Amino acid sequence: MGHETTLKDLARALDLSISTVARALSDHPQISEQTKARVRAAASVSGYVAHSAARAMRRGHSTLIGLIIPDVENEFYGTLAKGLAQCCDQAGFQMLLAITEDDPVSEERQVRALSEARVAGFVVVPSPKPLRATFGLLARGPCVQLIRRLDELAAPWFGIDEEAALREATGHLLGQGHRRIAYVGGSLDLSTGRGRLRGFEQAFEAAGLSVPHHLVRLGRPRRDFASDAFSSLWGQPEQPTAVVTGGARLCAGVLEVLGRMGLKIPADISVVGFGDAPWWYTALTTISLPAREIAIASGEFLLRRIRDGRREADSQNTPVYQAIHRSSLVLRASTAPVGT
Amino acid sequence: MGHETTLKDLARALDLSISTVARALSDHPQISEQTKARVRAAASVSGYVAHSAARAMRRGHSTLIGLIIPDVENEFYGTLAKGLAQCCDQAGFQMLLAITEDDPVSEERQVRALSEARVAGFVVVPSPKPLRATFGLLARGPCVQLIRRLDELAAPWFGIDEEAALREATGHLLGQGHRRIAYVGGSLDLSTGRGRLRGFEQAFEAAGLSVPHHLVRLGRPRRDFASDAFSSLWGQPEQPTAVVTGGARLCAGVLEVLGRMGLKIPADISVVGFGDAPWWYTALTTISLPAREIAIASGEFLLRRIRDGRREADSQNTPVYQAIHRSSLVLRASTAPVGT
DNA sequence: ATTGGTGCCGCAAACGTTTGCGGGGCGCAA
DNA sequence: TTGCGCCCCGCAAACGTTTGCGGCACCAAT
Repeated sequence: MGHETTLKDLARALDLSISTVARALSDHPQISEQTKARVRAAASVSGYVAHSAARAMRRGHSTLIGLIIPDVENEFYGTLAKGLAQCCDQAGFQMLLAITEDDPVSEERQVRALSEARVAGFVVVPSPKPLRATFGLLARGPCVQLIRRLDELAAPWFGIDEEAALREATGHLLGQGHRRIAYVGGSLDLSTGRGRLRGFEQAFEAAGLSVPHHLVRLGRPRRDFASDAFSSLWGQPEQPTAVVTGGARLCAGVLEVLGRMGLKIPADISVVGFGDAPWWYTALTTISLPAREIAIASGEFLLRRIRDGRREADSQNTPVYQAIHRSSLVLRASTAPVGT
Repeated sequence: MGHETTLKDLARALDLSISTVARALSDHPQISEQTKARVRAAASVSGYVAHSAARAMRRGHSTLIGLIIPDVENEFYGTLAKGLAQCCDQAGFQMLLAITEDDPVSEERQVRALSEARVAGFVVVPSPKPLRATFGLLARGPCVQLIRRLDELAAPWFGIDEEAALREATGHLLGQGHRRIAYVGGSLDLSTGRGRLRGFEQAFEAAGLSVPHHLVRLGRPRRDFASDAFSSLWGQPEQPTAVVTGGARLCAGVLEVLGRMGLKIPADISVVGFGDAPWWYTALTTISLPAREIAIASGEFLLRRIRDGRREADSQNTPVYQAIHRSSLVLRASTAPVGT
């Protein structure tokens, strides 16, 4: 007791060499079946558990993947984390999770910790403005960025066609005759916020209409911002007949204030939501995001690149890869033709 | 390039010994300030990053914590994971995340992987029936179990007073004059399911009423089960006037089918929800769970125990600790006196 | 001039694996 | 008896740290 069984212990007990025990446990062909059986039995009864750090040190690479996300309470990132975790598990990797809360300092600290753990690769949803050092750290291993795209980060990107997503949502409302359409979205310091606003605008442009910029509110993707933003929109002389949301928490904030104000959906106002929280108001027309698909695709991509990187030398001169996934607009009862 | 900088490299470049470089970087008192400055400068320009696996190997312990949960898409576990991650980060630990989906085989495999990584401790929300081997693995390090309590697992438990939670919710409805109160809850193979049902029963007993067992439906904690269960309850001759839910996903399922059936809350039926998904129907009376508090409390407990364990020998003969957190019933508009 | 003390640093072992290389033992043919 | 080949297995180095111990140089006190 008080001592973890090692190969040395097994070797001594079986009167074999350490190397033979090691090879037996890894099913090496040059070890007799009889010996393998003896070793396996001894390992089992002694409760031997391999020491992956020692193995990683000797082999020169670990089986760790670092996932860096802003928040895991958020349903969307939760789905991302789950998909990645399952990819990792399936491939024999383990997942180190870092939550940044979009704080660049915390981000740098945790990315450094992951680097020290010598992760085999990074999956990162970067903060809006990472510290300079963070980029250097992330460049130490294969890396993919998800959802948000940073030009400074020369890493493959897996994300959503944000423009199309909002173009479709807004177009749907325009098709129902809405003109005074409000947009409550995220600020422009993220690629997602920029893309979504652009999509909102494109829908009007495509219809030959001018964009109602006075009905646009951009800010931090928090519930309270969205509540306040919608309140101010509703207080305007020309009240919107519909509202499009550009983020899950923003959508929650809008729905909350709608409830507080006693407005009926869609009688008083049509609403297009964002994301797929499983307990959304089940009648909500929403922009559905392929979170799991992105997780799987990026995870498999990264794992493949890790395996390739082990064999060939760095073929990092390949053009930066990007995979654009499509969202889909789920039509339900929260949107209706204007004036009905 | 193509080579990670090590202490040896730094030592060679600075014409110092490896030990001096190591001590300089860890701010050892017996190294001159001048040398420290030189070393730090060289480390910085060369992009030196310590190798935590090597350190862990030499020191005999890692800075890894293993978190084992059924699912991270679930809001509640997401909050748990976030709280733990922040605890870890703050204490200089990293968090390895394993998702079991309540599959004992997957659970065993991943717990084994965490053991191989020599995590300094485990935080586990165990599956209903873990494999025998899993217990042995978990016993290799300090371990705390969350929410669900397994008697076979001799580990401190941090959870919720489930009985009180449902007693309070049910009592609230009884106080409003409801008698035909339905309960849609989880099956009895988990301590949570057992406690919640017991609490439901206790409320009736305390009121001197008989428990309406014909209005109780227990099953897997999934949305579709809850939807089906409530449908069948509603089809009974004596329709319930209120329903209590015993799980977040079950609550979502009930709300969903209520919406589909066009029932008005609370006019047609009163509803008590479970959990605090931030986008709950904002008028929902619900059992609010202290997820973050549990995460913080258990995380700090585990980290303290890890630090203690480093110094003293195993004082594992202490009685099994348990911390019971209290939920709170948040009264909103989804419950109303019967017949109003 | 010999001690004693102090400040700074190097040597080397150890942590638990993996793996290239080499070698002993045995069977079989010449 | 020698030569050859094959099957198993052991030796030892290496991965990158940390740390106990010892040593050198210098200064002050005896």
